[in-house]
Amino acid sequence: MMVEKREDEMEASAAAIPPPFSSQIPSTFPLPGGFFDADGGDKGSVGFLELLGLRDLHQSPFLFELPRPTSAVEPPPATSDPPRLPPPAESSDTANFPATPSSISSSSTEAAVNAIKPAASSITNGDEGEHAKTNRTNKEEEKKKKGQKRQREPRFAFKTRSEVDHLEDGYRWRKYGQKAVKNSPYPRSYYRCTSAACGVKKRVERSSDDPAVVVTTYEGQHTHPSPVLARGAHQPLPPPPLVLSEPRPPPLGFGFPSSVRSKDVHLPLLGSYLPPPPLDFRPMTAPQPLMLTSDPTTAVATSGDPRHGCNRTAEVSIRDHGLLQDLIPSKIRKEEEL
DNA sequence: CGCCTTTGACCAGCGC
DNA sequence: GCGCTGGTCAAAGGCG
Repeated sequence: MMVEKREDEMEASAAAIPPPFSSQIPSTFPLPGGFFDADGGDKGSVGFLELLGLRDLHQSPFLFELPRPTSAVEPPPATSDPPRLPPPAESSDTANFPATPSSISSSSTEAAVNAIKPAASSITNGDEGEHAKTNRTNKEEEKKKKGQKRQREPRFAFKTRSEVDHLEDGYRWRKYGQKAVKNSPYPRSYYRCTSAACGVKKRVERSSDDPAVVVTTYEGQHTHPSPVLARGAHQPLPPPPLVLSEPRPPPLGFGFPSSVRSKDVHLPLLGSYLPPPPLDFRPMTAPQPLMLTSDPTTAVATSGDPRHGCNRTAEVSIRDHGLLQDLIPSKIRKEEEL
């Protein structure tokens, strides 16, 4: 319910564009009422990875440092959006957020800090093996201890246009549940990172509005390297984008284990707010992150209405810039192209 | 055999 | 307090 509401909100905000994370998030992702019109018609062979911009990422790293067009491009809808932004407990966290899209997730920073701890503690308690068995008990205890409603990990919704529900992102996931959701003919699937110590979860559901759109919501932060990476299965990467040389790793990597960040040239910056780097080059059905927005607790990368996309241009765009294309508001891109 | 998905049941949070 | 809904558990079964 609440979640639904929230997601409605976030989708709404996605549609309304100006992301709710007004003040503290310098809107590295301005989304000035524009769609990432990388949506194309004929991109069935475009991999998630590619879409996420593995290509030519280095060409425009600066794009991630888009000058906070915050005020200029996207007036914060502060009035319409409840001030749900967590009080910057992020003095450090947010500060750590480089002027990159990772800022987007900074809105969830507080939640991250607070929420991840319990999970981690339960793990570090040592009874990892029994964890599953005593899970409920532990949960109850934790709740009792907390004396408050359970805290959710920061979430990051990611809309992609894809025929497949479960997008490869370089990590291994185990499905642990599926639920029919209200107001949607499509079930929601729940996945958990298979890594024992990693509590990252993700939900995958199809948009009821547009069945072609898959909404993937990541929750939590990977505490381990991508299994794919670890295996060194793929080293297909272009020279690390300039940004990578930044000594300062994204603090709150959604899906990015800190240990991997430096290696993850793939999505150096995206990694901090996007799903883990899709390292598996399995041909996807053209998942397309098209638009970003966010909620205090949920940053959202959504795909815009396909009708807004310019198919041909999109194809070219993907070729030219990769994911950046998707992440950078078309408006800005146009300016660049001019 | 290990890992994964499926699926029904259970639980907690929230609104009324 | 009750009912609804989302989220999770865990047994069972499938697959490589």
